[in-house]
Amino acid sequence: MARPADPGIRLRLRAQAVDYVLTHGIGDLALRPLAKALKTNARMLIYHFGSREGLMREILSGVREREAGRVERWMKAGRKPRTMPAFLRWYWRRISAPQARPVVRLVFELYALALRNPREFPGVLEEPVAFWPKLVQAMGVQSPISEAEATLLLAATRGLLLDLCATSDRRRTTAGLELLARLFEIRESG
Amino acid sequence: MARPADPGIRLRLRAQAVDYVLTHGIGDLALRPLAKALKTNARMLIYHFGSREGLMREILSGVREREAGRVERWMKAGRKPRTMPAFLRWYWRRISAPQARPVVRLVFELYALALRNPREFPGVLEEPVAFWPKLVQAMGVQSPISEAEATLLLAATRGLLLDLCATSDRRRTTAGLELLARLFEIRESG
DNA sequence: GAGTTAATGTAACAGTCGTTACACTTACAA
DNA sequence: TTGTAAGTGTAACGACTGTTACATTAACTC
Repeated sequence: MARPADPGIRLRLRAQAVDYVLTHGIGDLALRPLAKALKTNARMLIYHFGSREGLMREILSGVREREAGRVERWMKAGRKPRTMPAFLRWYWRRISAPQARPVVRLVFELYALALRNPREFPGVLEEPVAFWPKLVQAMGVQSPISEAEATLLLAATRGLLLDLCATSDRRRTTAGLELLARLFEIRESG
Repeated sequence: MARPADPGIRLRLRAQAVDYVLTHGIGDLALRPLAKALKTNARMLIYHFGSREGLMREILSGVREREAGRVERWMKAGRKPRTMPAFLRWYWRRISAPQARPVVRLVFELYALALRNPREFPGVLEEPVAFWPKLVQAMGVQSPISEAEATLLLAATRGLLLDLCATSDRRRTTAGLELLARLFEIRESG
């Protein structure tokens, strides 16, 4: 045998490709412009990822890993919220930050693509629905969450994020989330 | 002069094109497949709409007109809700119906496209934010709506619609909306 | 009927797409 | 040093894209 394979090349290309789609979008991703930005050529992308479809899969899992790491860092640093309203404010403060905007925009693009072609983007539509109860539980929020609660909270935050991406109005969207948090406070106190 | 122009041809093509994108999506719309479905050819689409961009504009306004008509028909038929929770349930029952699913899916696709290319889809991002307060007022809902309320209600219903498109679970998403309606009832009564 | 313009159809243009054939260099094991 | 496989680059393939040149038919006014 000679010259062992170097998995680092693929990983480096994948990370750069994730960066690329975060700013350029993934819907009309083409090999040649991407390759040019990565200082290589379409031939190499095919070589390392097998096909455009394989590249898309790798990018998707790259985004997933990166976001999982982000949430993990959130949970390690700082004190965790103990009530549902506190959790809502805790989550919103982080996900609505300008740094998270590119990935939020990308996720909405993935939703649209997955709605038209679910098989090409497996898990994109189902994961968020399963993610919320898990996150709330992992955070150690006291009161258990009902199915309707989880659905509404996911919907409200997702809708507010769409509004935020569309209008860049963090003040107004944050006021919307604050109202939601207070509605839950009123219910728990009353 | 000879042979006056027939605007009906363009209108008929536009209506058929709207039907087409409702089922096939608009993100990767190409002239030739569309033309084939419309029993014509790409040459004619360019002739009647000037360019692909002009065709897209016409399709967009066609969708807008159709949806405006749909809402108008909703308002004419049946009694209007007078309270905010009643309005939420009134609106959700209609917009979550299977008949509305294609246009809801298309709108989410348009959101994603507009997030990447706002100038190509003018109004798509801004209109919904302005639409809700107007609709609530036109319905004659008694209590005036605050900015935070409008933002949260738009976000929640939009988020629930995204969930509905993604999972096709009308029972769970309707339970989410029911919870939202009750939260507003509790606040108004307390 | 003559003249004029709308509407249509075919075929091609230049450009981009994903993918591949072929030649080539690089880096390691023996 | 030689053999072998990994990695790279160029150029091309066929298919598709929006658009257009050219020819033709259809429908109207005079």
